[in-house]
Amino acid sequence: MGRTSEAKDKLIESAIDLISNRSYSSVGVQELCDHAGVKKGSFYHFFDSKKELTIISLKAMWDYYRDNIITPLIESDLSIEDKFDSLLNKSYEMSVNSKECNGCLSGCPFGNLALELSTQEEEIRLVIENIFREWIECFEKIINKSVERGELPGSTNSYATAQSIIAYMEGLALMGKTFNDPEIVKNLGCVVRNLSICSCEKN
Amino acid sequence: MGRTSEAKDKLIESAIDLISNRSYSSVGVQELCDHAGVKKGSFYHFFDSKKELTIISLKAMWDYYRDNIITPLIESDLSIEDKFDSLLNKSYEMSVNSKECNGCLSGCPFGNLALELSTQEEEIRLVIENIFREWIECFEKIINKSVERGELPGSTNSYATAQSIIAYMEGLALMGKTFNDPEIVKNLGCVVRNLSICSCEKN
DNA sequence: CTATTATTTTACCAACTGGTCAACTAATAG
DNA sequence: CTATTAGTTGACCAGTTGGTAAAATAATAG
Repeated sequence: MGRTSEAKDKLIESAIDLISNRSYSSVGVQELCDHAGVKKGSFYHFFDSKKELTIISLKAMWDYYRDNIITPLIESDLSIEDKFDSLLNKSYEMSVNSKECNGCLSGCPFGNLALELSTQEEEIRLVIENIFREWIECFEKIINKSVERGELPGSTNSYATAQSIIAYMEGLALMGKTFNDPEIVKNLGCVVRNLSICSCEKN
Repeated sequence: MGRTSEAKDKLIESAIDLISNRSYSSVGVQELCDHAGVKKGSFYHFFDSKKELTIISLKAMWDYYRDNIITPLIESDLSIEDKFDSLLNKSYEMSVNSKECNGCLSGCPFGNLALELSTQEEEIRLVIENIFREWIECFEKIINKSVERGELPGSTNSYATAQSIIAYMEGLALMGKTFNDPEIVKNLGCVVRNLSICSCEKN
């Protein structure tokens, strides 16, 4: 049934590479194609639009992050502090790496596109909203497990706490990127402990 | 000495209006001019580039926010909780207003541009970095005052605490914008109290 | 009333934007 | 060997981008 191709995957990889490190509107279809070694006609053979490729890339990034970073942590037996420490440390490592490779912190690809496009591209906003929802649910599981274990009080509002922690992590990524300094991610990370320990109670 | 003009101020206002609610790259020089009722030639008579206008607009926004929202609070006699509550409430009100007027939350203009441009426009990144620095210093003053009053322990690391609170506020703005829901800003705001109470100690 | 200075206007530019299309080529199924 | 299907190619499009340059027009200082 016709010939096969790697163009689609290469374009997704290129989108992840380029858009994560810059922005949606600064990366053109042409550059995406050049980076992937593909002609523009092929681009539009596989994707309806730049927006569609971006949405597919966002989902691919989230799937990777969830399956390789978050899920293993949920299933581990670490204390809740150690779990979030591990997550924060991953953020720090990625910041250091980003600075080494590109000279600057690229930050969180979901947060980046959320702020760039939420007021203009409703479809993309919705995709990111759903990613954040799933992310919150993952953290909720971690927190609930911790409540069951007696590490956190039964009065803990696990959804709000999860949401707060993600908000704070996004804030950290933003500050790190703005100051172009991975150490901010590290130094301010310790505060997450307070968020999970004394944060939101049910009402 | 030649004639006078309102074009410059109108362009700055337009930039604040349009770029805050959308993004840097989605607002063109032409649209800026149309919105201000000014011809493109006039734009380049007053500004070297779109980037320069953006930087001037960012500084104007910060000056306004500092002088009208933050400074009065520093000088007030409210408790530290009430001060940050007041600030968070302002964020909430602005979110509600933004949603009513534009159908969506525009978020924090500094955070928005920081994430959109930090990896590409070093000059703009630096301007925003400096705004955040000043912002942190303002919060530091609030926290120091609170330490002097005995509300917070002497071991409080006021710089790191200030930085954490701003990071969290930026995270809130990001989540609110992504979910397009002002209530997130309200509901998650209470957590700031924990950041200022039990957060970073000196080391 | 004139010279000077500040502002406005118009027409223009090359480069680039996302996207289209029809012809072409390669692989596979029958 | 042929038909069919899948993927590739390059030329093309209208609209827009940030930015330029020179002529025209006000306003004011002397």
